[in-house]
Amino acid sequence: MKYSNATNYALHTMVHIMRLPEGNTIGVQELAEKQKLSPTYLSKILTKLTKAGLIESTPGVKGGYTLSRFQKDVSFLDVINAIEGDTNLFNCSLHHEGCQIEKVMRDAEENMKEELANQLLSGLVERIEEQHSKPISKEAD
Amino acid sequence: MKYSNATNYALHTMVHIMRLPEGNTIGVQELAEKQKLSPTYLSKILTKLTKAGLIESTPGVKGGYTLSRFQKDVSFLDVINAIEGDTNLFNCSLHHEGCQIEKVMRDAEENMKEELANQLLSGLVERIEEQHSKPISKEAD
DNA sequence: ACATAAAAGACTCTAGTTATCTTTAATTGA
DNA sequence: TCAATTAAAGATAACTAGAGTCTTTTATGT
Ligand code: SF4
Ligand code: SF4
Repeated sequence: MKYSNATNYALHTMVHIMRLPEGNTIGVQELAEKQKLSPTYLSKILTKLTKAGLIESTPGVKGGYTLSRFQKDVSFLDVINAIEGDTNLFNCSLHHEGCQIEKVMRDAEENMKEELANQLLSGLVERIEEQHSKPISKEAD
Repeated sequence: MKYSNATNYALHTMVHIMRLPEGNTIGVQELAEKQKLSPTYLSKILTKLTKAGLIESTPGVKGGYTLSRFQKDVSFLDVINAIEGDTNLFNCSLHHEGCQIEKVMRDAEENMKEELANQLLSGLVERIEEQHSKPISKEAD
């Protein structure tokens, strides 16, 4: 019962893409190197992000990935849903009407998702760049 | 990425045990019948609940399971932790200091857990018994 | 057409969940 | 003490989801 590694990779990948100079693209092999992943594996993750509309991909010579021009404010929840799918943590197959157990579990999960929806990647990137400007700690990311 | 079925079984089992007349015990075979589970499988779940201190077990002729005399206010979170273990949904193996990603994910999860800790099984049982007293819907539980 | 890069498909490997069967240990009551 | 009862523990098997590799196909620019 934990988030898949792919979600972690996806979040880091999104940060990398968001920190690109405006208009630039980046290829899967370069992204894979930064996280020490195989390009083909990361490729599947990137495809999911693309299908979810969080990034855009162009094949071919000067291709690669870039942020979506449409969805501007990507949240943590967007990334998570793109990778894990939009499912519920608790899912009883028999959906008895008025089920109290499901209600409690869903409500609690909703609290988490609300927070994840409010947390935008733009804020994350800001905080990371802020940290990098202060020469206090050495980050490997 | 979902709760295991065992968590579902554990929650239902706890409700059954809590609805017993004061002082009564119930055996694993009877509990298993109600949920149409094999007794040996449910037994493992019950053992986890026992080890977590949520219920008490006594072997032997007039044995069985009963609520813990000590832990009176059992929450949803208690049951979940007993079954799933007390782990985090998001867990990056490299714990870089000042990691912003982990922080967001943990904070959000904390929102869920706080709600699950506030939701007591006693309240759940009350609501279920309330429903049963009104002859509106036919519940299979 | 040719080089480049993403997307898709088939496939393997591993770990965790679900489950069954068997054996062991503890308790009660005759 | 002995037998019946009941939980606990262990071994094992089937299934599933996640992680990852390799190969083929499709799209793009020069
Ligand atoms: S009461 Fe809710 S959780 Fe229990 S079986 Fe019915 S639907 Fe599932
Ligand atoms: S920054 Fe946080 S999430 Fe990223 S690798 Fe470091 S610890 Fe893990």
